[in-house]
Amino acid sequence: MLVTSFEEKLDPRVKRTRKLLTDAFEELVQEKSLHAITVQDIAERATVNRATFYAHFDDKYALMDHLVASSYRETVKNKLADACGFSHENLALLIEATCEFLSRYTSSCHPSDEKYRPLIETQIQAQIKGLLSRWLEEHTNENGPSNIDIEITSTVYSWAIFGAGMQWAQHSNGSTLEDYSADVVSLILDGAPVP
Amino acid sequence: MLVTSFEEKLDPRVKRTRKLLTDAFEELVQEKSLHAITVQDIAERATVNRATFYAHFDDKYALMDHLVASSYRETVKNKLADACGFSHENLALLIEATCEFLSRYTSSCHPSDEKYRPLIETQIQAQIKGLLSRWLEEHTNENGPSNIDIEITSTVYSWAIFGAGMQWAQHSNGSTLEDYSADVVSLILDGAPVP
DNA sequence: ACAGTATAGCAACATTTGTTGCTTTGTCAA
DNA sequence: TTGACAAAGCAACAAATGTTGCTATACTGT
Repeated sequence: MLVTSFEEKLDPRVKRTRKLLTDAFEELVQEKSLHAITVQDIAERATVNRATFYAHFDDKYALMDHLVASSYRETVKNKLADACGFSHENLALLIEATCEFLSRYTSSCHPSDEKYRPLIETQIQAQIKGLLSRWLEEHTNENGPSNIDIEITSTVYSWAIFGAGMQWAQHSNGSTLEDYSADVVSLILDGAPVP
Repeated sequence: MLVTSFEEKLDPRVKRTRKLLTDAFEELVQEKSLHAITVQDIAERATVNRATFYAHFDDKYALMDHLVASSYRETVKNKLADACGFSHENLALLIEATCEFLSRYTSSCHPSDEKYRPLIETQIQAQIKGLLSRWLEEHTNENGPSNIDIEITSTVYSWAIFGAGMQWAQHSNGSTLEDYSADVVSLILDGAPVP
C-alpha cells in the first residue's frame, strides 16, 4: 500500500510488479484521461492480476501520486543540485523548478481530470515544505533561532511557492519565468508591495 | 451538475431535491466517514432516485465540496462582516476565520478521509483569492497601481493563508489563535524573518 | 386553465470496484 | 539444496457506479 520511497532492497518480484504497473500506467496516461483509465485497464496492460494492483496501490490516484511525487523530486534534485540554504537565489531556483514542473504536468493533463488534480498535486507542497524546513534549520544553526517558528515559516512559504507554481502553470503571463520567480521571491521575502 | 451559487429563482422541484440530498448527506457525514458513504446511501436516505443524484452532482465529493464551500463563505461573511480592504487587521481576521473553519472541518473529519481532503479543501483557496483580489483592486484604486501584479499577489497570499489555516488545523501549537494569525500576517506582509 | 417544458421516478444495463480464500510460484537464507 | 515464507495468480463475490430510455408528475407562462 505504502510504496517505500527509498529504494530499499526489495523483493525482485515486487520490483518487477511495480515496474510493470507504472510502465503500463504511463502508457495509458498518454492515451487517455486519468478519469477514463480504470484499474482494470492498468492491470490488463501490465499483465498483472487486478488483485495484485490493490496490494500495491489504493487506487489509480495513489499510483499517479507516486509517479508525480518522484518526478517532482527528480526535477528539484536536478535544478537545485547541491543547493542548500535559505537564500534569494535558492528560493528563485525552487520556484522556477516548481513552475516548470507544474506547467509540464498541467499541459499533459486532460481537461476532464481538472477535478482530481488537487489529489495529486498537494503532496508537492509537502515536498517543498520539507526542503524549506531543512534550509531553515541550517540557517538557524548559523544565526541563532529566528523569532518566528520554522514550522510556520516553512508551511506558509511552501504553500505560497506551490500556489505561485499553480498560477504560472495555469495562466503563464507574458513575462519570463525568471522575472516571475523574482517577483514571487520578493513578494515572499520582502513582504507586501503595499503594506 | 454545476450547482448555481447564487440563489436564483430555481424550479421548486430542484430546490426540494437538493435540500433532500444535502440534508441526507449531512446526516450521513455525522454517522460515518465520507469514504464509507456511497451515492446509494445518500439517495436512499434522501428518498431521491439515485439517477436524480447524478443529475445534480458528479459524485459525493462534489456534494461535499458544495457544502464546504457555502459553509466557508458563511463563516467568512460572519467574521468579516463589512470588512473590506487590504489591511493588517482584515488579513488577521481572514486568517482567523480560515483557521477556525479548517480546524472545525478537520476535527469533524474521519481519519480515513485524509486522502481525499485536498479535493474538498482547495476551493477554499479560490475563495480567499477572490476576496484578496477585491481588496487589492480597491486598494489600488486609492493608491495607484502597485508594482507587482494583483493577480500574483492575491494568488500567492491566498495560498499562504490557506496553508496557514491547514497548519493550524492540523497542529495547533500552544499559542492562541490571535498570536498565530499575527505571526502569519507579519510573515506575509513584513517578509522573511531572516532575509 | 391549459399546453409545453423541465424534472423526478423507475428499471435495467454493462462495468468497475474492492475483497476473499485458495493455489502456485519465486526468493532467500540456513 | 531445500524448506519456510512472501508475493502473484486465479476465480468468484456482493456491491457500487454511471448511464439510458421511458413514464409520470410538477411547474411556468400565456
